[in-house]
Amino acid sequence: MDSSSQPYTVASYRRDDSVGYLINGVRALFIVRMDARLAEQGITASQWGTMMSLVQGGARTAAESCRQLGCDTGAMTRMLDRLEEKGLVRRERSSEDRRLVHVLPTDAGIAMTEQAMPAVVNTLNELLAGFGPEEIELVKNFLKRMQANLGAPHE
Amino acid sequence: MDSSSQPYTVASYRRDDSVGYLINGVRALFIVRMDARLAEQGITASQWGTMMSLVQGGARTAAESCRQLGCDTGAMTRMLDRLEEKGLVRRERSSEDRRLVHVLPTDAGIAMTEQAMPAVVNTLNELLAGFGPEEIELVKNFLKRMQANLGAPHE
DNA sequence: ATCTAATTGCTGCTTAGGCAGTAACAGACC
DNA sequence: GGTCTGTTACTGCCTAAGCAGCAATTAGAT
Repeated sequence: MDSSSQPYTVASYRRDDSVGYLINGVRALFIVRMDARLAEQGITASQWGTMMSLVQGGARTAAESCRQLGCDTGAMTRMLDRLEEKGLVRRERSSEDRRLVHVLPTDAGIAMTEQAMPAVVNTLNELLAGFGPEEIELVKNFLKRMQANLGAPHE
Repeated sequence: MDSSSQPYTVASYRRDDSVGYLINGVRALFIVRMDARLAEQGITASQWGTMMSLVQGGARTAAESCRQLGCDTGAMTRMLDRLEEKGLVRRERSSEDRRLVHVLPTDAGIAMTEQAMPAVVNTLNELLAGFGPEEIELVKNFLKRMQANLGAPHE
């Protein structure tokens, strides 16, 4: 409650010193680099993320992918439209629960995610060039704590 | 070059262990929280960022804001359209160099950025709850190193 | 059995960014 | 002067995410 005990104050705020500004900047550069590397596979970083929710994340429906990625169901509908049009994904109405649409990666989709792995791994290694193993663990720890801080929707 | 000395490898990659995935997630949550807090002022986090490039960043033209924010000039044109329509910004064709459009925050724009400061500062403090001063410095150091790693367009 | 509440996927509407192409303009250079 | 190059702002066209509203469907309460 006491603002003087908080890291940031209205009086002392400088944009270039803001962790939010820095995170936003790093994320933007990272996406640009990912997109450039993934262009060879004909997909974007966002599309690859959705494919990963199916292949590694174990999502079987659109809603499950949404929950994993923290995105809107409307956005997911359109994302699946694009992936389906590229032949990377197949939709199949569930017979048990007819509200559900099962989303299945096609053979081409699975092959693509495998081929795209080096692009992703190389971008991550580029991001963390010069970081020691213990520093990387610290980075992950920090980011997970931030995620937890923002996780629960307040009041 | 030796992939075994790199933090990430194709064989060992797990999405939930990826720093890229974590950064993306934290950034998404942060933007959601910022947008929610800034809604009271009638603006979005992205719009506030653009205003800050003018007020604190010292940008005097659209192109300068672009360079600061690392965004496209096309995106900036449309962003300024929205800010202008809200009366937060004023455009003025330069008389010295007629290619330029000077972008000036209006009185309302300046007042709004001031009033929005607590929302921004509170979101940052929420993000960094539980972080000590030395940890925050470490976070900034890490993020700046990542930014430098991705900064120069490779090859 | 019926009414209600929740879930799911979808569709407009808006904000937002990237890319390519264009017109106007400035500066350098011959 | 004229040409060439780079910059600036702007415009379509694309991907992308959020929100609200919708219909279909399911599950729970009474």
